Amino acid sequence: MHLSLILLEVKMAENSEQYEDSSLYRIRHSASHIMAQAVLEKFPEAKIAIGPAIEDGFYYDFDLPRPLTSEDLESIEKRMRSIIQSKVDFVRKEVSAEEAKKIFHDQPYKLELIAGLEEGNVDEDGNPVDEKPEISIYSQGGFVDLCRGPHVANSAEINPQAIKLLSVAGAYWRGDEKRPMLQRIYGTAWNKPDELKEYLWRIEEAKKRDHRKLGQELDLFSVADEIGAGLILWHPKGGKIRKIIENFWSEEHEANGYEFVYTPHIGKSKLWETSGHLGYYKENMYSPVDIEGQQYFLKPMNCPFHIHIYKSSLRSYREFPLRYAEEGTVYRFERSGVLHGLMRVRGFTQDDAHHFCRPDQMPEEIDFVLNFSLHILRSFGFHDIQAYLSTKPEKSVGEPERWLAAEAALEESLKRTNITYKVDQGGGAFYGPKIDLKVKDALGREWQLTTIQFDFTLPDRFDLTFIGEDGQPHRPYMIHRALLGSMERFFGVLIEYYAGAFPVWLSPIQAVLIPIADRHVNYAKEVAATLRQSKLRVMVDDRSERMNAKIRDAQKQKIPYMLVIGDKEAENHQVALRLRNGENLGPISIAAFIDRATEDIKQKI
RNA sequence: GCCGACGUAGCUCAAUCGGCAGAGCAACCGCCUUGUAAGUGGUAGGUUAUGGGUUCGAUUCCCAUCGUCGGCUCCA
Repeated sequence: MHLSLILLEVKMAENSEQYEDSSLYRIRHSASHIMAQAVLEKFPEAKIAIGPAIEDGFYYDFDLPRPLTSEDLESIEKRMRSIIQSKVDFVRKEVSAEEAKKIFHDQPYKLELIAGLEEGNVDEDGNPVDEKPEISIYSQGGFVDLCRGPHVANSAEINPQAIKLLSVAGAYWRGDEKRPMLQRIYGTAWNKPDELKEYLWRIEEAKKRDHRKLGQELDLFSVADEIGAGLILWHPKGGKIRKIIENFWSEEHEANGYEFVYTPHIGKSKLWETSGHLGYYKENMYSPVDIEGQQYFLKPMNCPFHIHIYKSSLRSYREFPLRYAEEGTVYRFERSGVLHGLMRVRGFTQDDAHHFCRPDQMPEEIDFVLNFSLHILRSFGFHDIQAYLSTKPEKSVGEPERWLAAEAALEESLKRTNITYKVDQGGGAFYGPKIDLKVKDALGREWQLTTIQFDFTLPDRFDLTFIGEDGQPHRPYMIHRALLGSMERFFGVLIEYYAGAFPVWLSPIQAVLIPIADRHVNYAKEVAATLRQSKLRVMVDDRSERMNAKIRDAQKQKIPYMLVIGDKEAENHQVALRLRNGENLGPISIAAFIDRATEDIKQKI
């Protein structure tokens, strides 16, 4: 709920209205129809569902007599090319509901869509619409589909060498897990073969950056079957990075008016009843443990504990704003199929904070937390940051005017902060609107990190008060915020963002000393000791290996500095500096290297 | 949880039709003493995820469980 587990967002930002008008959209949508034609030729008994263009491609859902194999995909793709090359026309025709039902009499999913169109509340993709739409069909090469379009006029507009089928996956009809599971074929289509190639390269590049792969290669973390799914083991190198992040985090928080609190991992059932978790969040909580006849629950969130710290004494407006921060470890039940490396886990540590203040202080407090968040994110090298303002959802608590005021406060703060933002209408939590911050990486992928959320319910539920200037009790305002999100997820994002080549200040090993021959090892150890005195994290590769092998290994470990040491360096009290980008900077004095490294660390590059 | 694919040495992967479980890298022990991305020889490493079943015989076929991957759903 409040600091809800943050999503892995890999969607590229786009303007969907422009996209739907583009020729690329028509190409993809038409490719989807051609795919459906090919599938129906192969499986005449297939039932077709829906097949829209999506970002970077298209899909189509089918109800098929048997599971598809990769060989099927190849043959379907081949057939698609030949259909495209036969230059079929796409013909649009408006039909009555009666006619449509006749055409699709043996296609139950289409009939359901037609019924929806007739009632006028959903379109042919099953999305809700206001107006009663016209029913149109598109046909090409003997294949007819219920479709709003638009499409290409002729398949000649599609380059057969710029399409590719990617994968087959299960998908529920209408996205409803109670309805039949269909087979979805994903494909991609582009204007030119080069663009397809570029897209496939991007997929490959993303695979190389996969934090699960790098986590193993760089020995950062693991999960063990014997321990349990979604439970992370931080190895020494990953732990080192986490420690550096936490130290930085603590210093920055301390310098910005936060106070640190520590709270237990379990709490009585009554606490979770009061907070509303047992009412609203139970399916994400683990079974209780019985302690002397009392039920205790593992915490899925930290807020009730922070609130009790607030309640531990009478609060005055003079204390405000109160900022409680904690790296709080929480446990949430996640269904087995959704677990994903560090991004979606069952136990994780949130860099959580709760702010309490007077209503009139709220605008300033939001400004503060926004600016603070941006400052921290930028410190980690994230500069392409996009904000999302999520407003009142249909199901919500709190008076509408409070919502409007809170939304306005958030929006004004975004404007004052001068950050570009998008509005996610109805995307807020049920208890209050929120601002999310997402960062974009080199591949154009967006990752959600920070979430800043208003809360209308907990201060009421726990009956929080403060004594105002008037000597009367008042209800404080409260915001939840997770800045990095969770340590696990943040680490995963860091790994993918930097492809494992962390900035020097975060690198678990900053420099490796590479003695060329055994006779240089002693000097290398002396240099290492000197560097350690300057707080640099270094190791000596004293294996009886060739220099080339040591360099190769250091490269693969993405260590920022390689310091090669041979006769010349030992003689001149130098090191030969090589960077992980392959640049060989030649011999420099130890002092010069320390200067360079400490400056890089200071600049956080 | 659902659909599909998958699980063999620390890692990456072989193993014909059901017939002695193998390689490279890493590790360990040597030799080489190296100048900017892999020097070389040897040794060791396995209850083939787990538990059942079929079979003279199972890494291989079947069932269940656990886990991983791609999606869906979920992430009030």
